Amino acid sequence: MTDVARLAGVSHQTVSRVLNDHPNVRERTRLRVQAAIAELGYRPNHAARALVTGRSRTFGVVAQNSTLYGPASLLAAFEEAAAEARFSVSVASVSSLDRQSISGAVQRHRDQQVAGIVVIAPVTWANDAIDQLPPDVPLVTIDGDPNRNEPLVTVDQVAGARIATQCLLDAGHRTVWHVSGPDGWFDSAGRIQGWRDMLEAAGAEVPPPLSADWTAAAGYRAGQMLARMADVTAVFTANDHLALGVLRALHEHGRKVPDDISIVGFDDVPEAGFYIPPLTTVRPDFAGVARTSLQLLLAQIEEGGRRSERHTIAPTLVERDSVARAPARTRVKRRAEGTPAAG
Amino acid sequence: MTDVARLAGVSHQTVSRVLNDHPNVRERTRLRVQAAIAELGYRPNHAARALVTGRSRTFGVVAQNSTLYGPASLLAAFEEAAAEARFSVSVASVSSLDRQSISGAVQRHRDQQVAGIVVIAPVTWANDAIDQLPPDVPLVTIDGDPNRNEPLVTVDQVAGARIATQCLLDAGHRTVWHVSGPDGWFDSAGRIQGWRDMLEAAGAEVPPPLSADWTAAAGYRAGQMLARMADVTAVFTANDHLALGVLRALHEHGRKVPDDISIVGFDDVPEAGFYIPPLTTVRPDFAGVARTSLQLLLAQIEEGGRRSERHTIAPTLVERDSVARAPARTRVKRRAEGTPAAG
DNA sequence: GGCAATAATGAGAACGTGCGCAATCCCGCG
DNA sequence: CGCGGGATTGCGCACGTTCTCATTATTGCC
Repeated sequence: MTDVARLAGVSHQTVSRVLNDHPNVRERTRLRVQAAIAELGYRPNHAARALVTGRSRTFGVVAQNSTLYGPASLLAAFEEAAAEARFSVSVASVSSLDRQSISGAVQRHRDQQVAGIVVIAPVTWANDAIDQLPPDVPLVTIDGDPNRNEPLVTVDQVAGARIATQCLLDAGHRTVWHVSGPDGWFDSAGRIQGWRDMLEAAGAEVPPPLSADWTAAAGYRAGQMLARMADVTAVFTANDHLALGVLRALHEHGRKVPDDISIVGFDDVPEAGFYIPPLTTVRPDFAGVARTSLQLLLAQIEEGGRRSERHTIAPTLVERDSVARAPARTRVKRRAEGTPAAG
Repeated sequence: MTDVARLAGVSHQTVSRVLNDHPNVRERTRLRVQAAIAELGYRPNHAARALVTGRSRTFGVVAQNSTLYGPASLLAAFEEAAAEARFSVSVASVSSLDRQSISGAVQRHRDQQVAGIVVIAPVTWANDAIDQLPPDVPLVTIDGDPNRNEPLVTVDQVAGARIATQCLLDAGHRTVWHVSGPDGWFDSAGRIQGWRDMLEAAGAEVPPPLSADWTAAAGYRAGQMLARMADVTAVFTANDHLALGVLRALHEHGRKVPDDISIVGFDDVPEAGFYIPPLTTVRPDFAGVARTSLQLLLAQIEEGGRRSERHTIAPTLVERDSVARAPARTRVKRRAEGTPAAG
């Protein structure tokens, strides 16, 4: 920086001002400095900057080390949004989302003087870890507890489950079964709630949810049960991979999808359109979640305080071929929330 | 640090020595210092350290911003390996792998004083970008050009394609068709080469490869062609999602898998076992690639020079239900490389 | 017990930047 | 022409470490 200053015939302080877009720099001076910067190929030293300001231009992300589609997409989307705001992203993955792991990862990020932290914490047992986080660093929780009073951005699980369920009810199905995600995940809970709400609102019977995890294997096991139950005509699974497992189980049992049983998934993984049959599913807006999270972080940085806002991002339904009219013998007449049932 | 020094009754310099495991510190002193550190909850400032040493304890990863299974798994695996060595990982994703994007991302990482850079650059047009990279920072290329003289770690694409092809030939198929990845990807090229090698070694006809990208949609299109060609009995697809698309196309055309046509994929995505039918596929060792990359980086840091080593990590075949004996009318007797053909 | 060698410690200067404050410059107005 | 005030610029310090070099404590050996 000293070299640049010398070449431009100014002090290092003026160079610093040019770099930080300070208002009080004469246009002529600014140009001279910028020319010197370009000529010398000067690049500011982030470490020095972080040292003196106590804050770097980096966001830390804490996520469970998994290649689950949701978290991976979220991470990629957030990285993209951050890059646009000229922030970089540092990742600290944790093997499990318990208190110790999370606070350890957060601690590591604070040691790096990050400008803010994103915790992708979709499980209940991450709650008390987040409670204990020091309040002096901007923080956003993604897919965390929707009832907490912390800055939170989340896919609207409930709304997603509602539109999925409604789509099936609208097709004339008497009720909708549900293969749920693992216990303790807010995603699971929200999707169960939306599904149950919708069923109750429509006056439909609420069958017991089949509890699974997020894997196709669990979906397969659930599917083997569903296939044996003659009165099942519609299933909403908590994600697409579960749906894939269910599809295979039904296939093996000779139950046709969608002729005998209709299915709706959640996530819209890129391959969902090529399952057999192509899967109707709910598409969360990961990019929207990422953008909102970033803005919330930026706002906290600017204001210096933590913002207890909750943002839920609405997902959309992607209709493909895995939903059909209910078989005639089970069909019911229904109208759901203003949407007249077809046929 | 000064506080710690005062509390322990030593100079700040001694505290620094304790932190860096310098040999010349008396045991008694070390314990006193450590006690002081614990009592004060002191944590070293990474920015200051980076400033004076010119190097941080962070690795930078450059990857294309995608949720492709391969890159995402690689990233997760590398992050895990790095965390174990107490390094953190910073991600700079690029929208496309052209020269400008890559060198920009690398530049950003260098600005952050990273200890080393990992470039996940599976395409030919990334080559000259990597050529131009400054040699003063440890670098490893993952899935880059296998013919370049740079530190490189890669999944052994050729070997993977060979075992996939061999598996099909061993089942008695006269030849094996191939749905390839996009042009310009080393993954595609390596898989084509392994497939062709194996076919030629076995004296089988080499049909023209069907060129696609990595999506299920492209696989579906390829599958529609394959389904129409009566003499196709075995297909090796460049990844699992392509295989999924092919499976659906074949299903729609009434071609049974594996009875009429056998299929082998590549990647072993978690759901592959639940495709219809469960997919036989090649599983790359992402964790192995990540570990090797990390070691290569660490070695370069230690030695201070760049190491031009190439490491290829062997994948394994995961046999499931998508491969069957060739239909009798097309079957050939064959023995491939010492493996007696069954039946 | 004394001397040399070695181990252990300390003092002070960097590293490259931003901040507060003082100094200077420029402009317009009376 | 002089003066006030805002715009611009410069000076020196501080951030928290590690590095080099000098100094002091300890040990082994005769």
